Amino acid sequence: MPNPFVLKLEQCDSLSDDEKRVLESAISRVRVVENDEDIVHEGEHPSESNLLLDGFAARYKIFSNGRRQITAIHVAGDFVDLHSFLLKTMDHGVVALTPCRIAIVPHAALEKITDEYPHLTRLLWLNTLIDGAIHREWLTTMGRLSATAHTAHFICELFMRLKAVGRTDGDTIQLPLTQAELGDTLGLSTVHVNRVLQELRKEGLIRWQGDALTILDWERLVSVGEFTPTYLNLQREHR
Amino acid sequence: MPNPFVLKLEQCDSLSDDEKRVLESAISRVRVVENDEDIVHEGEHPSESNLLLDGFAARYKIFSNGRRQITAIHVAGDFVDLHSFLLKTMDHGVVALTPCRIAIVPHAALEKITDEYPHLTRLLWLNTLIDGAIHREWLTTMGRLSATAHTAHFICELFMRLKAVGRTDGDTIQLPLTQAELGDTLGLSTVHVNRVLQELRKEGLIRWQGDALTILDWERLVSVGEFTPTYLNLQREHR
DNA sequence: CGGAAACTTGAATTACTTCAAGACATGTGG
DNA sequence: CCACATGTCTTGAAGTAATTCAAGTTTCCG
Repeated sequence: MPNPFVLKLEQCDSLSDDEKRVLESAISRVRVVENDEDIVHEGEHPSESNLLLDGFAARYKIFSNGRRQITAIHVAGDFVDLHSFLLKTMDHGVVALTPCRIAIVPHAALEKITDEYPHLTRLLWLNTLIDGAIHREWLTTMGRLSATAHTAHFICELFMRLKAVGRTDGDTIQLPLTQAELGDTLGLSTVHVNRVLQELRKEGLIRWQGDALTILDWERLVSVGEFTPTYLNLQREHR
Repeated sequence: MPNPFVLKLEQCDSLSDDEKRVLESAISRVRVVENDEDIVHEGEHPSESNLLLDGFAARYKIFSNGRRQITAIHVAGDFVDLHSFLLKTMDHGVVALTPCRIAIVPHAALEKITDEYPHLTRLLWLNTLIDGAIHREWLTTMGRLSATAHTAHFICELFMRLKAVGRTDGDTIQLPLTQAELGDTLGLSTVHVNRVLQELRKEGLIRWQGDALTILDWERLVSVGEFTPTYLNLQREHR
C-alpha cells in the first residue's frame, strides 16, 4: 500500500528513493484512533507527530462557552500536527472524525531529517506552508463570501485534495461530517448549514447521502464558490 | 539599529553569533516601499523574500466583485513572504499600509541556509508556523466570536506582537489602519467597525486617535476578546 | 424494536450590511 | 492663506442573512 504522504509530496516535487526510504524509516509505529477520540489534545507538549494514513480528522479550538471552531479538515496523507515539532505546545486539539490509521513520527526523527536532509526538510516545511495557504483561503471565504458560496468553496477544495491522493471515486468523495461538524468548520449554525445544503441540492450542484458526496455540476459549483486551486500548490516544482 | 527579525527569533530560541551573522549576510539590499504600494503582487513567482524592518503591511486577497479580505497584518520583524521561497507562486498580494523599510533576502540565500544551517532553518520554518498559528486563531475568532469580541481580540494580539519587538510606548501602539482596512481584516463592513469601536471606547477599553491606539483596560479587553497568547509562541524553547 | 443521534422545518429574533447623507479632517493648487 | 477636493469618520434608517429556539421527522445502530 503506497504511503499517501509520499503521494502528496510527489504532487509538489520529485523525491529520491533515498528520501522515500528516510521518510518510511522515520515512522516508529502505526496506531488506530477511534471515531470522536482526540489524536492530540490542546495544551500538550508532544514528542511525536501524527501522519494520517486513513480516515478523516479535524483541528479545532473550543471557547469557554462551548462554541467550537474547526480550523482544518485532514484526509489521508496529511501530517496533522507536523507543526508541533517546532511549536512545542499544541494550541489546538485534533480529533478523529472517523476511525483513523495513523503513522507516528518521533520529533527526534524529524530533527535528524532537518540535520541531514535539506531537500526533504524543505518538503516537510512546504507541507506546513500549504496548511497555512489553506488557512488563508478559509479566512477569505469566511470573511467575504456568503454562507452558500463558502460551503461550495469548501466542497471544491476537499474534492481536489482527495483527488490529489487518489481518494475520489469518479465525481464522488467520502464526506463523513455531520451537518453540525460542517457548521463548526464553516463558522455557521447547524440549522443554516442545513438550509444551505438544501439550496445546493435544489440547484443540482451536489448530492449528499450518508457519507457519499457527489459533485453533479463541477463548473457551477466552482463558480458559486469562486474557487481557484492555486493555493493548494498541486504543481510539481523544484523546491 | 538591531534587526527586529533577530529580536523576534530570540523570543523563541537562542541564536548563535554565527547564525546572526548568516542572517545579516543573507540580506542583499534594503529598499523602501511607499504607502499603498504592493510589496509583492498576487500571481508573481518571486526570487526573493521581503523582511519588514519598519512600517506596517498586509497580506490580502481580492474577489472578482472587488471585496477584499486581509489575511495578515505585518509589523517590524515580520518576514512577510518567507513562504514564497517554497510555495513559488504568490496566492495573495502584500501591500504596504505605511511607508515600509524592507530587507530583501534572495531565495538563493535561503536555499543556502537550508543546506548548511539546520538550526537556523528550523527557526525560519518556525516563523512561518507562527504565521499559521495566527491564521488559525483568526479563523476561530472570525467564525465564533461577535464583531466586538473579534475586534478586541485583534487589538490584544497586535499589542502583544508589537511589544515582543519593542514597538510599544507604554500602553500605546501605532495602529495606522483606516476603519475600512480594519473591516477588511476582521471581515466586517466599515460601518459596523465604526460602531464596534465606539462601543469599545464607550466601555473605556481603548482610546484611538489618529495612529495612536492606547489600551485603557487590558484585563477587560482580554476578557472581552477571550484572548490567550499561547498561539503566538513567545516563549524561549530549544527548537 | 427502541433509543439516540442526525436531519429538517417554521417562526421569531438579532447581528450585521447596505444605502445615503452629513461632519470632519487633510492636503493641494490657485 | 483660502477654496476646494478627497478621503475618513460618523450617524440614521431600512433591509437581509444568519441565529436561536423549539418541535417534529428520519436515520442509524445496538
